[in-house]
Amino acid sequence: MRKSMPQNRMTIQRRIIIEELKQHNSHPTAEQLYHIVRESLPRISLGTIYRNLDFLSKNNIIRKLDIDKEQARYDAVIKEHYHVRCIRCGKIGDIFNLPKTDIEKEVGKLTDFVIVDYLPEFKGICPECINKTKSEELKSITEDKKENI
Amino acid sequence: MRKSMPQNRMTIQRRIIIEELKQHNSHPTAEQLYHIVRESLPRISLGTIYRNLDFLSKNNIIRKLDIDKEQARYDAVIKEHYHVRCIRCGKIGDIFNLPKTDIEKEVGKLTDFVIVDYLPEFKGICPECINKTKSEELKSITEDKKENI
DNA sequence: ATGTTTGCAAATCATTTGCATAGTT
DNA sequence: AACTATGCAAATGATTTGCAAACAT
Repeated sequence: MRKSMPQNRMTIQRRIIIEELKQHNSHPTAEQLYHIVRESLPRISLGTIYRNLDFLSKNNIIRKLDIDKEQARYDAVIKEHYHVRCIRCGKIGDIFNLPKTDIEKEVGKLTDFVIVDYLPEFKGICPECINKTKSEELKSITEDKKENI
Repeated sequence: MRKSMPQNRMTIQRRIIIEELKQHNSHPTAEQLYHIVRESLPRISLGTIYRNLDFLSKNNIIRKLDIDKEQARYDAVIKEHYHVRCIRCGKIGDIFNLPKTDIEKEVGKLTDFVIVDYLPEFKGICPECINKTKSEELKSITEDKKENI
């Protein structure tokens, strides 16, 4: 059963946070969203941003992304999709429609854990950073990973 | 070309940190390793632990794992493998010999990023926690993920 | 009226860093 | 001797929390 919209209070702060997050598909950090929201609500505090982002992700209204080790990022798109992080500038891109595989079943055979979730993440170079990169350099980057055992 | 053992100094601290990490395949945090190492080197500081773990992972002698959002974990096993994190107790298990796929190529078609790395992580329930769990409950857990759109 | 949420400031917690001293090569 | 690493303590930075006042239902 799907969780329903929570019975909790829709404050102006909460409403604007949701609206701005829907407007900004760039997977902003709490701090970035704080600056965005302050343009309409100059007195909002960072604590309120954090409390609401936490509340909203726990209620499946938004998604919290752990793709960046330093700062959490937030995404208003709930539909299943995955993310690429640019190794140059940190920008996060979306990956929709990843083909289904039986990887969880496969992994279940390789461990004594019961697998309940699969979280693929990708690293890459975004279009803007590709343009700044010399082509030979780019070639060596994509081959780097074969270096490890 | 493989990076060679760095030219830097092999202090007692660094040697013991490597030894203890090899001894403890449990993917310890810096803090846990600090307590372990303190049994042979009571005056070692946490800063030294961090500095060495950082140095060693940058030189490909150990691996730093980002699987736990709160604290980094470290692994002396360099050979390619992946990890499952127990959603109950946090324990981290290893997954060796994951079948190769062309997922990076597939993902490349779904985004305008150039993909350079694929980092699959898994969540699961470890054997000890499975034993503590009623079987109907376990069944519902493995079906939970189908709930989302 | 009642329980939630807010703004603010202080607290927390993992990790990093500055510095003088000690250790390695 | 020359340079790198250590111990210690203080700094950092993201996130969390306590509290009294403001707000939503």
